[in-house]
Amino acid sequence: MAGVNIKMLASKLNISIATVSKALHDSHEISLATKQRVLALAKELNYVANPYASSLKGKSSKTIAVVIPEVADSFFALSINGIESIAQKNGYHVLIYLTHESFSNEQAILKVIQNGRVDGVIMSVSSETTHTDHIQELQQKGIPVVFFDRVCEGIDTVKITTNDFQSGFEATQHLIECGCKNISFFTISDKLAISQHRLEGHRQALKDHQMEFNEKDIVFCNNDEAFNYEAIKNLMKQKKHPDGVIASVEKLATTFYVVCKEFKISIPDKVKVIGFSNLAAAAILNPSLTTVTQPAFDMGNAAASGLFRILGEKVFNYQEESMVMPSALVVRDSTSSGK
Amino acid sequence: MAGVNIKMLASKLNISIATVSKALHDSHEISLATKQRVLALAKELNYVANPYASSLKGKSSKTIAVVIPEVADSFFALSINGIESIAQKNGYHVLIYLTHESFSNEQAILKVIQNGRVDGVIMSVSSETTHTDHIQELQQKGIPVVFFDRVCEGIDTVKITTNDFQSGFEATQHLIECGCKNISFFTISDKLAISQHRLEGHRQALKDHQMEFNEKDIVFCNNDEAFNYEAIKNLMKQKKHPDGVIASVEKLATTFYVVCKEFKISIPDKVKVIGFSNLAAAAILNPSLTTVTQPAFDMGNAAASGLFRILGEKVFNYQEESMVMPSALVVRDSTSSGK
DNA sequence: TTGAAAGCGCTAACAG
DNA sequence: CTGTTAGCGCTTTCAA
Repeated sequence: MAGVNIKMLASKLNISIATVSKALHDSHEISLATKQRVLALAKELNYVANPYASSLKGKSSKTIAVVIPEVADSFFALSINGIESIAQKNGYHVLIYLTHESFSNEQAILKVIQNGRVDGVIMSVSSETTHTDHIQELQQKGIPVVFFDRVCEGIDTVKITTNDFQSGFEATQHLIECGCKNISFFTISDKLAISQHRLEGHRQALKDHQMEFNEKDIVFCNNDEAFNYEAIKNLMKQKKHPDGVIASVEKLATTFYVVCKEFKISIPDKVKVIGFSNLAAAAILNPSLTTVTQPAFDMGNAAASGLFRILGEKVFNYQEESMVMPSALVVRDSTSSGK
Repeated sequence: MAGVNIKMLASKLNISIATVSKALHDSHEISLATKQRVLALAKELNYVANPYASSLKGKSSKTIAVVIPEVADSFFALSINGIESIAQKNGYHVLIYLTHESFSNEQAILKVIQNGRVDGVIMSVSSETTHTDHIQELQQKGIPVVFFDRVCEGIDTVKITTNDFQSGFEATQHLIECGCKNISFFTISDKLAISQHRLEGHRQALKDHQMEFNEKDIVFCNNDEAFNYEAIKNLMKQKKHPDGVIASVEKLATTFYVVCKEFKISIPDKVKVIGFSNLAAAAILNPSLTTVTQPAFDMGNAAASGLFRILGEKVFNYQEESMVMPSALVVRDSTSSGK
């Protein structure tokens, strides 16, 4: 039932297992006749090599790990598509691990993939991640780690990012040009480089337009839907609520819409909003949502390509592979001025 | 650098590798003192067992495969969350494979996970899957396969489904009650059991209301966005376009909205629409989308639970685990009558 | 309570 | 061209 192996092929053909192994790998030192006999039987018996036995010897698991905060998020889902397409092309298998934005989960995951389970790791860190010993430990064990989107700047490796500062800048500038005087910035972390950069872009735009930045205009959200809902509700129930909002994380835009709907606050009349989002449905929201859209698929693709290039080298060379892929501001009705 | 192993621990402690192995597994036949010494050194050196070596001996890979058509779809993304939470709880690792709705991809994937790579498989078949030899082959090799959502009815195993017939029925009935006379049904397959059941429910509802069913009212879509867009466009550009639409697949509702927006066909005035969807954004679409919402997370959870129960048995017993989890019709503005 | 040794399935060096 | 053999890291009898 389970397990037709090399030994079985060998005994059925009355040849040695070494010959079978070589035949299966199309070695030059095996006669054509033997190869054909082996291949024929292998096909007949539906032989598939036990990957873990090969891995034990060969040192390559043909497996990578993708460690991300969440999969029910269109950015990460699309990234996975990008990663998978490259992995597939290279004959690699993809293990998925979700941190759910928890640092201790992230630590536990990296720990458990340390010894041989994977050849490399592609990750986007959790919003709680501030120190990086767990990541460096992995690197020290010879397992390359590549970052995409949420990178750790202090770590020397390939980093695929998008132009977060610029995106935050443009989003804010766009709102200002639409007449917003009082802009709120929704974020999930003050630790994440990506969040910081978006916020810095935001502040720079304010500054360039001689507008004041106030710490109170930052709304910190987290992984708890109910908490976020309350926070946004508290913000919007004020008489003098903001007239512009930047949701620097996809799901926060959705929550914001829900709150506005509930309070009957009209978008874009009373408040304009821009979401950082890859939602296909952004265009058909009520009203359609102006977005900063990241090249999610391409970023996943680039991260995987970077990883495989590293895996192909004897000595890892990280520097050159890093890249910044531009996001696009797509203007829709949620920031339209007229009406 | 790479690879602190049992041998290393043993030599540093001047004991045998057998003792180390037993100590690490907290065997009763090892003294407390020795256990502590081993554990201490293991922790110090950050020892993690090579999973593939264990797997080679033990026969368990502690890994399952999830084989699905697509990940950038909120139903599947949420299902993965449900699967992952159970896998995590059982100390299992999750390999993700995407078929992209292609049968040959599906075959190739099942082939490559045949020999020891995984202990079990959770899958939702591609829209092209009509015969099932590849799946049965896996079962014959002793690898249990559990289905969720898109099941193969002919195969004896655990199947987690939702009440597709009922959902199709209720969706149609709701449209009829809203006054629709001419209802179009969007699907991606006439082979998939799930699609058939939804369609059968649709037909039954029509029949119950003495309405005629016409083959022309079925719109076949596929995995090609552009194709679907054209098909829906052709449908809606007719003078006498349908006044009701059931999108039996999530993404088709989005496409439908786009087409209506382009043609300035008002929803729900000129046409009402129901989507089979788990999109969080359904409530804030323009107009908000009436949906049939599946219990995606719970279905993934149930499928994984079923698989682990099977893995815990000596002799597999499929029958009892199958279950049908109800979907919910959530009425929103896209089918509102008044206005 | 500890250790020696066989072996999981495969690969690769070396011999024939 | 084919076969013998050692060994990857681990678990598990069986002996000591």
